[in-house]
Amino acid sequence: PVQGLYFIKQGSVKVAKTGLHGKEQIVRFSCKGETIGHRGFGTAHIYQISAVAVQDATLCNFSSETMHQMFTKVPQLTYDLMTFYAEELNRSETKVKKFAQMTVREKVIDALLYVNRKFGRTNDVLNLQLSRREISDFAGTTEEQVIRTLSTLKKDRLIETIGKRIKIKSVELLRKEIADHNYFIDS
Amino acid sequence: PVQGLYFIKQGSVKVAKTGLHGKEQIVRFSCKGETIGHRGFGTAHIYQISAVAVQDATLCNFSSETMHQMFTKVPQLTYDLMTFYAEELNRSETKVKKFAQMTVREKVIDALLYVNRKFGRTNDVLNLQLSRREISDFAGTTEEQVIRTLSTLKKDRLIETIGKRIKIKSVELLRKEIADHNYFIDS
DNA sequence: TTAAAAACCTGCGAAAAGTCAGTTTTTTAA
DNA sequence: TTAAAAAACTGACTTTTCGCAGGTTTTTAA
Repeated sequence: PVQGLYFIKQGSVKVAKTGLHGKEQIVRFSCKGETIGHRGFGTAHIYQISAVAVQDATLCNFSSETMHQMFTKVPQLTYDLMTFYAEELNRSETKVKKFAQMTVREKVIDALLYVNRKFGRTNDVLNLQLSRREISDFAGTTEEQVIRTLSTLKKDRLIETIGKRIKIKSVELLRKEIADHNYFIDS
Repeated sequence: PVQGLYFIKQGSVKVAKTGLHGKEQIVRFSCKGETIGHRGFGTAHIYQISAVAVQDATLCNFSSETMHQMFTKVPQLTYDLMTFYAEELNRSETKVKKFAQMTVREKVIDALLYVNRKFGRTNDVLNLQLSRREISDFAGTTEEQVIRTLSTLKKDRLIETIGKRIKIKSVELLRKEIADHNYFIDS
């Protein structure tokens, strides 16, 4: 059930919908300064989603009551949250299109670029280390496919892997492969 | 570019993201009483989406300026729109999960049930007639697969087709096939 | 009414993605 | 330090989905 809103003070989490056979779909990652647990505002119903830290995290909880008080006192907050949802919605609908039309390779590349945008990298190594399983849960494919795709991306000299760490050799070349899918950048 | 908000006074439209090779992804259908064209509120940027009537429609346009005036005068409007987006977002993220995990058959069934929920049926015939192509654009597959799936659904005595019209013989049996995917109903 | 266009359907082969079983490597914790 | 567990990897095989080519039916508009 909706338990108000969580503000991420420190760290980051993966937000996922649990599906069939324990297979989960990661719908996004949320970082420091962002909020989670707010999808069901206004409607008191239960909804199916979970969040797990991927980097040690500290969160602040605001109950639904507190939020409602703040909405009446600070109208700007309501507006900002509205625009935030509108943008998230656009992003999510873009993802629906991608899942329907992209190949596994494209989806994995898209996932890597997402992590790069969201978490950045140091010395070209992605700052967030995900397991192959987590990448597959996010990209919408299987663990084995992710492993194979990363392997061919290595052969194509687009990335390098040092254990779990992924080094991106050329963001531009990766982007080029999926260019048609977000000509208008709203991913 | 964002052109304010459109209110659907009469009729209904399909909202789609155009992708590669002219292949479009229908992200939802909007009916009388609902709004479209509002995904990019607050951010002035261009975004990629289009809407086409599927039933003769009349729309009212409210410019961004008008909307902003209304937001300050009627705070409740902002709140209602916020909750609307939050729910749409939940729906969209559920759809992402479905696209990642469902088979073609399940996706087609899910599409039929969506149309049933949204447009209803008379004498068990769906009130909205879509082309096979449109069903595929919504379900996230190809026209041929939709045709084949409808054909097997006919054999399984779950539906009947009279030309373009689709008659659903048992909503319950169809629901049962995709039950695991929305045990918590948020589709 | 009728020709043209659009939509619908079918079979077949190809490609992509997924599954399974087993091995190797890395990480974890006693 | 080292045994156990987890994660990463690989190859062979199966299944699903796709795409093409060609046909039929239905719809549209002159």
